[in-house]
Amino acid sequence: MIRHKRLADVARLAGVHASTASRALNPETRSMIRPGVVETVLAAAAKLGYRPHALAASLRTRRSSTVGVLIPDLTNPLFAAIVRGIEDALGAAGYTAILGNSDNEPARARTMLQRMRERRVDGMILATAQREDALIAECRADDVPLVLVNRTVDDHTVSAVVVDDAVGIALAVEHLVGLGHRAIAHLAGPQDLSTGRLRQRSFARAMAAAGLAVDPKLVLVCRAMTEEEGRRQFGALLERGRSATAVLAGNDLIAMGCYDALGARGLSCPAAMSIVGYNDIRFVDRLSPPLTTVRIPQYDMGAEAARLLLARMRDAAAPVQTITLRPELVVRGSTARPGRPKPPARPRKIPARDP
Amino acid sequence: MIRHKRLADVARLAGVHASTASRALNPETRSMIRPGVVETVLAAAAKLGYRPHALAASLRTRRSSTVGVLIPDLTNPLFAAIVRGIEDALGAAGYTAILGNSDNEPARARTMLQRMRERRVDGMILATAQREDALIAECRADDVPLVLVNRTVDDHTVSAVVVDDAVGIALAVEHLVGLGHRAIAHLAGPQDLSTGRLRQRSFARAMAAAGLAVDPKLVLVCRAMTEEEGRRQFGALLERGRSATAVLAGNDLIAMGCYDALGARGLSCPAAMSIVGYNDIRFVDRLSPPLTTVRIPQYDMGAEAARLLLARMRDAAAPVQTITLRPELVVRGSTARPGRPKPPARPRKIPARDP
DNA sequence: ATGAAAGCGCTAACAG
DNA sequence: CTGTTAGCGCTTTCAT
Repeated sequence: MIRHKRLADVARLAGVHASTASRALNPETRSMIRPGVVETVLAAAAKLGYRPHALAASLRTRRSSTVGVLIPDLTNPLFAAIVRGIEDALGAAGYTAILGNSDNEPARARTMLQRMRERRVDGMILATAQREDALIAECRADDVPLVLVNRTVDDHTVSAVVVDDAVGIALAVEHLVGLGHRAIAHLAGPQDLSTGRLRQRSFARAMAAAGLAVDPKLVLVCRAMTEEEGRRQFGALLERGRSATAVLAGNDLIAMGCYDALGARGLSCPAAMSIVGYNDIRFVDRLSPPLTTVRIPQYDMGAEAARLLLARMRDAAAPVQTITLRPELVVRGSTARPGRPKPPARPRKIPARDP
Repeated sequence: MIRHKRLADVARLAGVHASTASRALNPETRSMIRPGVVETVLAAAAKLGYRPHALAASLRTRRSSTVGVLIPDLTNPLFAAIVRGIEDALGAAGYTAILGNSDNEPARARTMLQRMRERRVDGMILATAQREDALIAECRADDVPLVLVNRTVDDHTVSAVVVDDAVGIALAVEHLVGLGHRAIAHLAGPQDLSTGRLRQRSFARAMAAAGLAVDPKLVLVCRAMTEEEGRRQFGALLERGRSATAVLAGNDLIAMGCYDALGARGLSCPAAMSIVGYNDIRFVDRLSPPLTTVRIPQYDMGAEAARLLLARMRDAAAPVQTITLRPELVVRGSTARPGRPKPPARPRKIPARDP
């Protein structure tokens, strides 16, 4: 590794003291240096290709311009999109993200948080929140600037960017009811996650609002938001005798599992069963049939979370704030009237993901 | 943010000097401290919840235990998978990754590299390599430990982990030829990328090996490895009159664009046209029809790249090395005999992605 | 407006 | 084996 230039090198070339060079280089303090000297220093820095040593600066200023981002799994397109939003917004403000995949294992999450704190991150963004989360409690106790994204905690004591799942689920249920469905199943996500829980409660409310009874046998709780769990639970439901005509899945991956369970039994969607997902992750518009789902602003959620954190890091007194973004329903081919399936017109326009 | 404990605090509590505490805490130097003292120090550290200040340590040791990772775009499942491989392997060795999305813009890539170097990354992993890459030339000149992944450079002067595209493309062509295709189109990726270029050349070779002529009109070069470009180019090819019975796409996203172009013209795959992709990114097994594609070990490529870099960072004299991983063909529903389409059996097992 | 000097928290060279 | 000392490269008082 090549020998890096130091501030002292720039100062020497410019014929000034290191502290003067420092002030000239830093836009915040530049005003206290005579314009001519600033020019000289800038020229010297440019000539030497000087790059400040961020670690040394951080040690001195006690600010690393770095934030830790904890997510369950980067290969889940939902989190990939959220992370891009975070990184873009953070990057625009001169901050750098350090990523960690928890794989939904609290122990892993704790290890990664530990490591991030050793790197002295200025704040944290967590997409891993459980409704009651020991790790988050610790962060709060330690006064780490913190923002949650997508999922939140029960006691709303920490800033978060979430989606209005009550609205999202209501849109989905109304759509199904509008098509004529009355026996609607729900494959809920884990109940220790705010999303899993809130979507399930919203499902119950939306059904009630439509004047429909929720058959408890038609509400199954998945142990994870995965295709595998969707396949397993929906398979079990189908084995018990098909009494629903539609299913609202806790998220898109669970919905894909429903596709599988249906296919494995020679049933087809939407003829035998309508399926609605949640999130509108990339590529679900290309499933067979294209998935009707609730679209959430994934990238924007990440970007908003970053902005919220930036505000909090600048001002330690910034208030706790929950930003709730609106979802929208995207109707595609996986939903149809019950019993009387509409045959999919073959050469048909695939609805675009982005309008 | 809570006041962090320093090494001096631990030392005081343990009744030793800070440097002794340092040595006791560091496994590398622990042997030079009397076992009893080590115990005392460890206990003191545990009691105080001491966490070392990684930045201060880095400043002193001139090693940040951090590596920069530059990719085109995290929301492309190929790179998400590669990054997970990188982060897992790096994390296991106590290293942390700093991520940057270039969006295929050299200027952005340069900015992010700059920022990473200011953070004094110990090395870089690039998934953004162009065949001739100014940024990489700079890194080499500055002696930054460097490993490329997926794509490589023309002059093989830098370590890389890639896939044997000659084999991958040959498998794909042989598969199509075996089905009876003779007029095979190729939607090549950008020719300034090693993957785009090598796959195109391998296509020509494989066709020749099969005794088939490549019709130059059936080879189109996409300006990017995207659905949009695939749609555009394949659309143009179809407009010119359909003379091919199969198309080999430069990657899976381009293949998806082919699906779109076909669908928009009321044609269906594989009846009207067989399509083969490349990479086997997540979810292509769920397309309609499921995509026949060349599977590459995405996660492992990332992990291998990380290991290569770790070796190089430990030993500056480690040799330049190219690791070439073997791809395999995954036959699904998007390929069939030409002219005589096999009707897809409806309730059929969807081939799993992971065997 | 600029220079001198101190120090962020740690580790490594040098003593003893 | 352990303590002393110095210094990584920067920013920020404090002087002038």
